[in-house]
Amino acid sequence: MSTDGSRRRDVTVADVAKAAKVSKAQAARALGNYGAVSDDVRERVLAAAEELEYRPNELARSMNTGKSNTIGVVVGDIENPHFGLAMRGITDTAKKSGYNVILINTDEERAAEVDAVRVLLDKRVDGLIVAPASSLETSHLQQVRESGRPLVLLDRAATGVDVETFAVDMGSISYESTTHLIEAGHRRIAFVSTVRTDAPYVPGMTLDSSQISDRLDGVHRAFDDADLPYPSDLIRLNAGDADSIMRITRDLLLGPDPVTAIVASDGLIALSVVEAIQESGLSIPDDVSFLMYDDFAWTRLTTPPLTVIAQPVYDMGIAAASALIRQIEGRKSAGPAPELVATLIHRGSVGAPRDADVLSQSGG
Amino acid sequence: MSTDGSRRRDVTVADVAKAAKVSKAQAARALGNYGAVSDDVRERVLAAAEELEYRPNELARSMNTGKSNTIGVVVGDIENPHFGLAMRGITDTAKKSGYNVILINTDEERAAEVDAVRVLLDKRVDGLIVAPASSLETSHLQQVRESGRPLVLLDRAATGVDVETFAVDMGSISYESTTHLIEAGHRRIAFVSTVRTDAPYVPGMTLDSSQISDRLDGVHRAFDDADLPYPSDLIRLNAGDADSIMRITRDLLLGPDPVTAIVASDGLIALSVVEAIQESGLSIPDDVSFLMYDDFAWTRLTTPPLTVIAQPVYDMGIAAASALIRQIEGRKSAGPAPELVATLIHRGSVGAPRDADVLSQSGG
DNA sequence: CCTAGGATTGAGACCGGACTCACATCGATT
DNA sequence: AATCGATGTGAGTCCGGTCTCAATCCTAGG
Repeated sequence: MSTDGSRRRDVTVADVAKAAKVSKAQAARALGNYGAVSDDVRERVLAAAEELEYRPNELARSMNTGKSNTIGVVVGDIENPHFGLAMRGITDTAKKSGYNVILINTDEERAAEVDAVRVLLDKRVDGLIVAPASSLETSHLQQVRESGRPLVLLDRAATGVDVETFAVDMGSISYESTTHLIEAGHRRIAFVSTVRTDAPYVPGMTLDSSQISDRLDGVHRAFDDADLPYPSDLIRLNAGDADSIMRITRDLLLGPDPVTAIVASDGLIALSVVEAIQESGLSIPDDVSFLMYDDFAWTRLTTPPLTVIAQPVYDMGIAAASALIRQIEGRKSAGPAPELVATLIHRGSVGAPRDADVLSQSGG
Repeated sequence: MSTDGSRRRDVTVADVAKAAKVSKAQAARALGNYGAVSDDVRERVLAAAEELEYRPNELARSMNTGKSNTIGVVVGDIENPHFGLAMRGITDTAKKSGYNVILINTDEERAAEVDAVRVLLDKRVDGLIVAPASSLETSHLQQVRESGRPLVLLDRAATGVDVETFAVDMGSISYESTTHLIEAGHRRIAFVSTVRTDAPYVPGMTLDSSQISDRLDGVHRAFDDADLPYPSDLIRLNAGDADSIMRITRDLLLGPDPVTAIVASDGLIALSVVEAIQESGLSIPDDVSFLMYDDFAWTRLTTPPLTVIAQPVYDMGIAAASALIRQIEGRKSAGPAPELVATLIHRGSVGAPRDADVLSQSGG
């Protein structure tokens, strides 16, 4: 019953000081736990603070310490469990060190990201973790660097931005998993990703996403090393919403020269691809093999369970947050960055292609 | 090359004023777009600001406007897509109105929640959205009210805290879905939830979670209305991690008097329950029927697809954020709160129980 | 030509803490 | 008893904006 609808004026150090009959400076020292304060004064001040339910104004504090104890996180889509999990890693780590997290979602729009970064800098966050929507257009990230505030990249690299980056080595895991498919007998292997491009895909083209670039490089190398032609016509980018992904999938499966394996670039794509496969009445892995990035729990529940590329997403979040906080606090790196390695987890969704001709055509 | 490792001092209005050869007050007016400023001055100030790359310090601004344009969100587990999606609703809505979001994860720990709320108030957020870990211990939420800052509850109610609450009516959807199971012939229906209790469950006991209370009430009512005994021994609370859930599931399935249907209280529980059912070599719905809360995309991919209770989680986030922002801006409620109704989506995981004796035993 | 009243303008207070500096106070030292 | 360094203490400045207030500048009406 101590409230009166209207927002009551906050209790300040000055109020506490008056109540404790000491100067504002002394009260501030006792409350802020700095400087020299006699036991007598400290007691009186703390008692008064308790009595008045004093709570420091962190805004004011940040203002002249220059520290907000807040870090900004910019991701494309928090709804995607990939980022949800990374976010857990970040918030868990931040909390341990006494930092809070401001989250901004960009919907993978570069404009929104530019805006997000500016807003966070304006709010004087102590540092930033960004999962850049584009690995190429990075001027806004360079501005962060120039502002002098620590920046760390998550999940994806950015060219021309020389900061610690926490992402798994997509090239090698992509090579490994593609090789796995090739060894199983697959030649027509499709790769479906939502990454946006202006022109249709051609091998070696520059992509907005370092992640996808690296993955495609891995695919290409795997085919090269197996002395097989790289089926670049099966790289399907610009897969947008669920409908578009299902359309692409049907196209891959039911065309004149159907694919025998599909790789989904993330969990969201995987959902629609698998749904389209099931709707087409095809079975995994008998009619088509399937492989996806990210090991979500539900991938164990389908029939068959899905072969996935597990990424240490939670650890990635932890590593990024730890590094950022280390930078903020001006500490040197204790050791080499933790290795973030993806693993191919064999479950039941990859098998031999139905059509064994493919094998004999290009020999071993 | 305009950077020098060390954090350069920020450009302030005073700097801009000097460059534009006007007073600080005039520069501030031109930049802040308030008060009266001649075109000449405005132009010079804006040019100088541009030149110096001036960026306002939002901290300082918040300090004397008393507005931080930031709302605090406290949830139990951002990793859970349920909250991930709600979070999207919140951030999308906040962004539209020019607000940012500080996210704190509590791991469903009340202590962490109390702390989170205090930290956010200290940071002078304009308002709070909380998904309370406990519906009973709510003193910290009452303190928010007393601080005069707007508060809105998400997903769960809290007793004794008179604020707008955005959650679906669990009682009726639970009644509806239980009735569905009963009509399909089920009598031994289990309910698995992670909600923590000190004592074993007995009908009518007070639970920490209003959500679960309401759901159990719904189950109870459904059995009562069907003139059947309420199998309260099958209400399994305190299901903790994945292992514990699987243990509970096996216990329900393989005991002397096995259940014929299991209801999973959320998506995380569902994953472990389904996994345990599959590992036990039982089939859904032939051996056991399955029903779960939350309609995640993957529930369509299992064999059979799962019957679920869809909750408008994204809309819930939107509604909560809209209401909070409305309160912050002191506007009256435009109309009644949007209805947040859950829907039972029939897919393939609910069928008739194998053992038809149950039906004849209790007639109908 | 003079003046009332609105538009402009600058000085300075203020938000709520942190921190500097000058001035006690006090026990220990010689 | 005089001196010195180590606390304690309070007045006041500063952080970077917003905002009040009084002074000044214009311009139209008389």
